[in-house]
Amino acid sequence: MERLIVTFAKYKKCTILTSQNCQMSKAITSKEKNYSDWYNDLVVEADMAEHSDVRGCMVIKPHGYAIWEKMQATLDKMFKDTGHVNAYFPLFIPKSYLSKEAAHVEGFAKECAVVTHYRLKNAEDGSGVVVDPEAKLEEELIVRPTSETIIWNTYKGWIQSYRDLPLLINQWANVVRWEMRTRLFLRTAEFLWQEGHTAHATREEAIEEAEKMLNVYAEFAEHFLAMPVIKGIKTASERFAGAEETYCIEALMQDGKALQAGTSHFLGQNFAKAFDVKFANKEGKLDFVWATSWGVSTRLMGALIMTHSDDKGLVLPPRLAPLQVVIVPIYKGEEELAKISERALEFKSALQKKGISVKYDDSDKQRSGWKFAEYELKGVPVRVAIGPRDFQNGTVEIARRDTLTKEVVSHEGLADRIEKMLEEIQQSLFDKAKSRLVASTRKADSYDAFKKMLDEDGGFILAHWDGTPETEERIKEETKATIRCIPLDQEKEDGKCMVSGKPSNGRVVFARAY
RNA sequence: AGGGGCGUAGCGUAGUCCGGUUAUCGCGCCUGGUUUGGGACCAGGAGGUCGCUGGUUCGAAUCCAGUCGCCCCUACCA
Repeated sequence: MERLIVTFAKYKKCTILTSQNCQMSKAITSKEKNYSDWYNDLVVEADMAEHSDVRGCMVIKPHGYAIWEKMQATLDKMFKDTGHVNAYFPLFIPKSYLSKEAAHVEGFAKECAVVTHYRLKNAEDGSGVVVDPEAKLEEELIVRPTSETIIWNTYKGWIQSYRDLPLLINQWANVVRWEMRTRLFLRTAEFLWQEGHTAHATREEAIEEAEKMLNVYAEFAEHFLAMPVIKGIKTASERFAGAEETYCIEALMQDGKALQAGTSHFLGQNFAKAFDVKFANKEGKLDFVWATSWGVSTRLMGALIMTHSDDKGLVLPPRLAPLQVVIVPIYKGEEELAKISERALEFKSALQKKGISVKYDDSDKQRSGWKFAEYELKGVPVRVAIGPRDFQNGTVEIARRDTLTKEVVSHEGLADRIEKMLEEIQQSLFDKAKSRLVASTRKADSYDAFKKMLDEDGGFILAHWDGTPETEERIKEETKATIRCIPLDQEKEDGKCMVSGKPSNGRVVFARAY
């Protein structure tokens, strides 16, 4: 392998190392060189997750999990504020449930893990344990790939009258989809998510709910992840298995590929019919209830990484950073450290009073330079360094993770200044991502122009489509691009399908996607 | 499922073609010292069922057979 790695050329004499003999630890592949390697390296080196011995499954490490917990906490509050409550349903679903809704089973059957036995026994040759053939389950259980079936089977017992509606429930859970190819956070066999499942008396109310939750997701993405999204609806072929309509938010990653970041489904009466969930309306007539489901997963971690991060590591928007500020002392000897620590701890408590999460890292296990690099790798938005020079001059050095800029400022009003800086970083990350999205969203009026745009820059391409699955399929086959969505704010515009030439009255969003 | 490749210390690897002292090097780890404004340096040290099983041989990481696991490409994939 002739892979050459040039590390820290800026700081040291330029050192060229080959993977043959030597590889600097914590060196991540540059984005430009290989975006995919960059992503994988970053997830591992920033200590967010690692591959487990179980194929397709990952271990989410404390730093990654802390970010997920921030997402959970924020979303959970948003769900509660919109009237939802949490509950928990079983991991296992009787196999027969899955097949009650035809489209649903069709969509998921090929990627289900199945439990067939309930006991092990010692192998006769002493080689370990084997499945006890005596302990075969009468009905196999599948590990939930999603919970519609078990939940609707349960709702049947909870809903009798319009007075029981709406039923607005969410669950935080893990699910399993036996994927062939997996990537940390983006696609793993087991992942964490939330799934909301609601029941309503009318079609209109259910649609309103599905749209409301899509807006919650969009607000979360933009306000907390600082990740601009396009809201839209999926075409029939991209629709959730069992849904009448699938709403989605689509984001654009730095490499020009799209990522579906969240979905919200209007399920019509499909599951109510499949599980016979009826309610008596005010007139005393029985009717099937109307349903929605909506979810976001640990995939958002991937979205977050690929929206803001750089070659030095993770870049976190302050609102999601488990640690917003780190204070690093620079010192010679314990006496100096003691003086600096005293001041640093004052800053720490001033910041904490403002509700900012802050760590003072006075560990003597690593040197300051190592800490700088490490906290950059982990995405801490603001770093404060205090050394003897600062101590003399009544200053500190503040460094911004997103812009990698540093400034020396006075102690005076430091907490206020940092508080403001965190807000600026949040806004600036969003603005930057938004400009990228706008610049990467272009119109194509011919199939040739479309292909050229895809190959040259990727991004979102707005084009006319005749509305048929055949054309959609052909485009996918020929270009690997899919219709990400029909945007909710689609402008009416008469045009012709770029492939078939048939009439179209608005543009849809195409992209190559994760 | 078809094709290709790889298993040597926590990680990355040399050695395998052509069998031969104590299995190579780097990172990381431990100890001591010097250091500390961008991933420090010096010295010393610990760490190995060479994936597993069997065979050939005076002798196997190396050759042979079997076996297990993983990765990549193609195919599949909401």
